[in-house]
Amino acid sequence: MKEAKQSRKVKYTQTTLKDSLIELMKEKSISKITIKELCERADVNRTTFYAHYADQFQLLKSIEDETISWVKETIAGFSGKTSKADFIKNIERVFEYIIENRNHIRVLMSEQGDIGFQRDLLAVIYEQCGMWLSNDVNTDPAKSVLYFIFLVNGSVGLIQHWLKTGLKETAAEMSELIYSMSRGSRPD
Amino acid sequence: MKEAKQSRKVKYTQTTLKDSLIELMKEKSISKITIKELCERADVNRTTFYAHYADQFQLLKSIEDETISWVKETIAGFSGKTSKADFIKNIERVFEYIIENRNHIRVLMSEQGDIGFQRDLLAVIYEQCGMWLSNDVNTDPAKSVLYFIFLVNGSVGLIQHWLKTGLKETAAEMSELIYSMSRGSRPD
DNA sequence: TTGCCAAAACAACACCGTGTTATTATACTG
DNA sequence: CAGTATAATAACACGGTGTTGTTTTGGCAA
Repeated sequence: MKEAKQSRKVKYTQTTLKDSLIELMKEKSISKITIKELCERADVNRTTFYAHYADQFQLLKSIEDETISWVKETIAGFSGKTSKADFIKNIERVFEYIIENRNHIRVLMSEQGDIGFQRDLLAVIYEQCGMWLSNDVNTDPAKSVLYFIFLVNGSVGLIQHWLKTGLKETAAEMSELIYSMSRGSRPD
Repeated sequence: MKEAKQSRKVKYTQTTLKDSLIELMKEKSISKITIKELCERADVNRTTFYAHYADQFQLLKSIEDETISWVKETIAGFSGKTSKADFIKNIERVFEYIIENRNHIRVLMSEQGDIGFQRDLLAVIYEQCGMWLSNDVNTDPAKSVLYFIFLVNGSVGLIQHWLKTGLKETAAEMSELIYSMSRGSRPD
């Protein structure tokens, strides 16, 4: 009841700026988006933009942070079991979220998006789903880190390809696919 | 003897611009590099830059193209056998090239680099090394494509991590590592 | 309803990088 | 050494940037 006050105008401004940035990122890379055209698209005064953000990258960062938080909350209730069925089910649910009404995630995960964010997002998901590290205590820990990097980056590439080719596979198929590849590349 | 004439000045200009771009890319992303600072660094007039390239991206593209050609030539004589020993030997040689005096490849493959180029480069290497597609004729071709995407993106991530953490592993270790991960994620 | 006040809009500003043109100077080639 | 291609120089309009001072608007609370 303190920081929430006077929020209607502010919230609308920030939301419309975020929406406009996502729309523009469908057309061009963020570096080529100007503050001027972003504000015209959002019908927000340029001065108002600078009152909230330093540049378009900071605006994107705020969208990314919100998304990470949202995904964390969403999958927090998921089972952490490492059985095949559990893992596939969990990943499938994440993919379903990506498919449906969350329009902006498709942009964030696309090739126009920020690879740093994409890695972080996948890492969060896989950690929660119990993909982190091998179960084999004999495995070299350093090698487990490398395995995880391989898995995360491979997954990002797969998801980008999936989005780019029009979501031809179902969420279940994608989940199964990543499971088989991730199990295959495990060092244990 | 036709297009090579009058080349001394031209070659120097282009080379110094390329070198300067690589240097600047160690400090910031290419989108934030201005033509002005690039030319100041290279001690080349800005007008001269525009006589050769439209923008910094085109200059980078020319470096990337040269690098792809160079790698293709370099690995052309490598064995295309798919035995473990052959594959590891070939990849190891590529990694050795990356390590040694080819300063600019480290930048091109870094997180500052162009992910499109990085994927292309890895794809070229893996195709030449016989990593393309599964040997199992029963494997779904579509799945083989996805496997390849996973492998290429995973490898890019690994190499970036390797470069970022100061090349602690040897070329042989990296080669062995990628081999084990790639075999593991194969769908056959 | 009304008044207050935070936030948005508006206008104006100097600044800087861009891309282009016309001209002059320089260095390579034959 | 002469001719010519290439680089340097200077100047230009243009457009986006980030900031400031002022005015208007919209939402909250008395």
